[in-house]
Order: sequence, then C-alpha cells, then structure tokens
Amino acid sequence: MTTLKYSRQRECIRDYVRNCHQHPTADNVYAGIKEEFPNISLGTVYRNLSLLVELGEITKISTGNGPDRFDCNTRPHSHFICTCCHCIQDIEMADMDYIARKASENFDGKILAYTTTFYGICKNCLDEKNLQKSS
Amino acid sequence: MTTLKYSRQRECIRDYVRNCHQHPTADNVYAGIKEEFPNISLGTVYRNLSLLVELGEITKISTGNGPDRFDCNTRPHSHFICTCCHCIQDIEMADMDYIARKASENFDGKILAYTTTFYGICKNCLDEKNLQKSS
DNA sequence: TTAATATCAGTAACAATTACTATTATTGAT
DNA sequence: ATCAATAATAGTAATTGTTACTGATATTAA
Repeated sequence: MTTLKYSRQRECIRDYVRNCHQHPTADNVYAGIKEEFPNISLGTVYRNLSLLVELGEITKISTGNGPDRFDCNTRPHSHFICTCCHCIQDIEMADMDYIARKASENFDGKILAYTTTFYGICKNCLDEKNLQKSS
Repeated sequence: MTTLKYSRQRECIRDYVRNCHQHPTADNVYAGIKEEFPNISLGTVYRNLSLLVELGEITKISTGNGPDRFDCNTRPHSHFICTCCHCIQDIEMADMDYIARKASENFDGKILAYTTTFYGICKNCLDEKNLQKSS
C-alpha cells in the first residue's frame, strides 16, 4: 500500500472537474489548468483523473465513441448524450434500482453495478430545429 | 449516395457475427474468418463491421475498457459484463420502455434510445468461488 | 534538515481504429 | 460476353486516446 501524498496539480485537477459541469475530457482538463500550471503534462492529468476515480471523488463516463469524460457528480445517476451536438447531460431518475431489480429477476449472475446511457436530441438542438419533444 | 456493392468478405463477416454468440471483437472476427480469407485485411473487417452496424444488421457494444464488441442480436436488450472473467452476456428486460418513459418525465430533450450495462460476477465465476448470488 | 518516496514533466510506447493507395471485384449497360 | 464505372479490397501508414517509463522535483514525517 502506497500512501498518498499531497500535490497541487491533483488539487487543481479535482477542483477543475468539481466546478466544470460539462463533463470534461482529459484534454479539456489539461487545457483548463494550463493557465495555473503552464507546463503540466497530459500524463499527469490522466494519472490524477484515474486516481480521483479510484478514490471515488469523481466518476468516469465512457461515451462509446470519442474520449472518456469525467463527472463531479458521484451520486448514482444516468447520462444523456445528444446525437446531434454530442453534449452530455445528467439525468436523475426517480427509481434507479428498479432496473437492477428487474434485470436480476431472470439472470443468474450477481449484479453489482450498472450504468444507463440515453441517446437522443437535447433541448437546444430541438429548439434550433423547431422540433417538439413529442413528435 | 454511394450504392452498395456485394462482397464475399462482407457476407462472411456478417455470417460470422450472426453465428457467434460470444460478442466478438473486431480481432476475433478477423481471426475467425482468416480460414476462409487467409489474407483479408483487418481494415476490411473494421470497415465492414461498421457498415453492418449502419445497416442495422448487427450492433456495436462499447465495453468501457478494451475493444468494442459486436452483437448479432439487434433487438433492444442489455448487457452484463463480468468484472471477473470479462465475459459479456445478454440480459433481456421485461419492460424496456418503462425506463425511457420514466427518464423522460424530468428531462426536456427527446430520448430516442438507451442502453444499460450491468457489471458484476457471472454464474460461472460465482460457482468457481462457491459464492451465492445473494450474499 | 534530512532521508524516504510519491509525484512530476517530458517523452516514448501502446492498443484500437481509421485513412490512404494502388489493385481487384462487382455491376449495369452495351 | 465485353466493357467502362466504381465499390471494395489488401496492405500499410497515420491517428487517437491512453498508459508506461525515467530522471528530476516536491512533500512528508522523523
């Protein structure tokens, strides 16, 4: 077991993710903290992001295509990915573990966790195209 | 619009995925059809796999780490990934659209699709470790 | 202050996938 | 059947996202 040592870079990375509500990529974080740490390395960003994920301080979102994103929201929730502008939004669902309970019914393995990702068109893109949510 | 032309390689790739129920990776497909096409190119496999996905004949599964997998099952369903042996299994869920409806309730975009991925320990791994599903 | 060592910046390596190019196969029209 | 048009191919190079390595630096506890 290797003990954790403080680092200003890590704190900056954590703060950046905490205050960024756009689900930033590693590159976004890298660009975002370049001001404060002009010669920080991209490797340092990656290393600290995965460390923070391990510590449970942030979470990682795999989008399916393109780079992973990071999220300061560590409570269980889902994500919506707009197929039009590729933005990512949080979706809070009333009864999240209904899904796991239902899935367990006809499955003989042990379900420990799950993620749900929704795809569609976000409010902004609907508005731009003058479309309705229900049509 | 570019018209589609027949190719024996593509047919072979489609058949392979159709008959393989292990959710193969591009590499698996590549290896699997090497017998019939000894000098097929990996690029050809990738190109045809994504073409078949576009055509809706197969689906692509992003696992979050490691290469993408492909699935002959095009009906809406979920996947279970064993964190122990890394196998992937289909999970059929009773009321898939209950979830989409529920998520739509407090979301102002238009939800068109969603995927749920479950993580846990599969039956085989539970048995090997003499564990119970509920413990 | 010092010794131990976690973290760093910089860079090289890596794995998965895509793009490029000259050649080959398929197709529809003659 | 032959032929021109062009989609698809094999082979390879390039790209992308991420991780591993290395010698220097920063943090920590004694």
